[in-house]
Amino acid sequence: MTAIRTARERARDEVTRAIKDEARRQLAADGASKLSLRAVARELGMVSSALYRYFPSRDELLTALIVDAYNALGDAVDGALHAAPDAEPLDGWTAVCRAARAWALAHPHEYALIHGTPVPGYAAPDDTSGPGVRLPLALAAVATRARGAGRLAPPDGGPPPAPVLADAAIHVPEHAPELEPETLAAVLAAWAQLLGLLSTEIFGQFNGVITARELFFDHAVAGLGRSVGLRAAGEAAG
Amino acid sequence: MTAIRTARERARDEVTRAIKDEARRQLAADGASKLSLRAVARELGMVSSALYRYFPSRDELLTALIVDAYNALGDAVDGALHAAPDAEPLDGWTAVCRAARAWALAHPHEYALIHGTPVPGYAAPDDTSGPGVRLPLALAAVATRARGAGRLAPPDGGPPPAPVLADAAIHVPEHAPELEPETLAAVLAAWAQLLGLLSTEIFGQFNGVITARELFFDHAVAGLGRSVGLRAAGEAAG
DNA sequence: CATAAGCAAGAGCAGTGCTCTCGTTCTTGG
DNA sequence: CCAAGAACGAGAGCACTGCTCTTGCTTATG
Repeated sequence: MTAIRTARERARDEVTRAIKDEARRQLAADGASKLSLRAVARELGMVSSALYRYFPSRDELLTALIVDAYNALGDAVDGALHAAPDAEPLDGWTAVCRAARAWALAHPHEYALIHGTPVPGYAAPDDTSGPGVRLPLALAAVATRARGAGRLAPPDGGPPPAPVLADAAIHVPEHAPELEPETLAAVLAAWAQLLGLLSTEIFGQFNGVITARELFFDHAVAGLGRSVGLRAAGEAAG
Repeated sequence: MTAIRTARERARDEVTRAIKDEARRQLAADGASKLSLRAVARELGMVSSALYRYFPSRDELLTALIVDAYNALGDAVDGALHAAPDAEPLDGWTAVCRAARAWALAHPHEYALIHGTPVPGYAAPDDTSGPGVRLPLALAAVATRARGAGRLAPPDGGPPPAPVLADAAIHVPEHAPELEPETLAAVLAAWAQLLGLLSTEIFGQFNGVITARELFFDHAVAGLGRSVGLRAAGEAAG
């Protein structure tokens, strides 16, 4: 891996990036279903077959965009997480959730790409590494902080069934060594439910039902935070 | 509207139904993105242009399938709702949620059609009538029953902000006249969060993370029921 | 019975993803 | 330094898509 790369290598990276940028533009404009390799190539002044030197198929291009979208969302929530390291647990939780919502609202088609109907070609990597876990990890980080501050109660509803606890326990050492498995399980449930709040709004299912969406979201998200065990200032922690 | 319909009318209905059936078959097999008018026509032994006598576009066909899918899901949850009219509130809640999950797992592509990335052509009718509300209505019905049995507490987390309360109050008279607006608001939040649990599982985001999915679901759904105010036998309702 | 409406079929258009071939350009080992 | 080989862009072409238009035929209705 030489630091000095050949002109060809640099050109390749540049073209690859240009293709992804243009593809992301079309994605943001018209959605994944309308993304066309030929249109991307046309816009870049090249012929469609040339594009196959960089991405072996349309689905591979979409996969690249999926990874980028996961990372963009991950950056957004990590930013919120680190913006106020000493926030109240519930405030930090809300901040992370709000950051996710803001990103999703600003990039609905990219959100749909990662949390909507899966694209046929993209098989989610069956492990818990990679950019797909950055949002749940950010949520877990809020719980970890709360625990450090003595403000984390056992999750609502008591401990989950043993197999669920075991599922969660597997990921504790690597991802949340300071959390109890039951808390991580609660975080995962809250994560899925948060995605429900986001998808329902982004995909338009609240149309004609909920108009005060921001307040609705904040209220629901606060409930999720409490279900995980986050406690406000006055409340006991266990 | 004569009861005796012409042969042409009957033939039209029959062909329309055959088209939808074949389209649903292809949908279930390969997903919405792979559904092709030409393939449907081919399978039915007609030429593709003939199909346009019945559906003005591919998106209109998909819209018809969307309505059918909403109704199939609605039938599933209504069935669970009426199967045990005198169940414990939390048991009824779980039964409805389980019915939704079972239907979604059995018909993932149809679930994706109604709760995944929206298809560009289908603008969700901006009102609260229609088959799209049958699931949230079934959830509200469980709360109504619980209230009748004196087993409904105020929702967790206190009343939502006033604008959210107002949104909910608008729909109380028509859809849930016996519920407090704050309870309906909590039901709507629980509905969105339930969709999150379903979508996350159906769309494969639990791969490699949660293996005990049924138990995980039941545990999370019980939490949702409690957040709405449903109380188990021993618990006070106020 | 004649007129009009409904219908299936076929050709055709513009667009798509993708493959293959053919020169050209750049990189690199001898 | 130069020749072999890899990477590359262009173009033609294939099979497919949604959709339109025209042409005849069948059915319903005045």
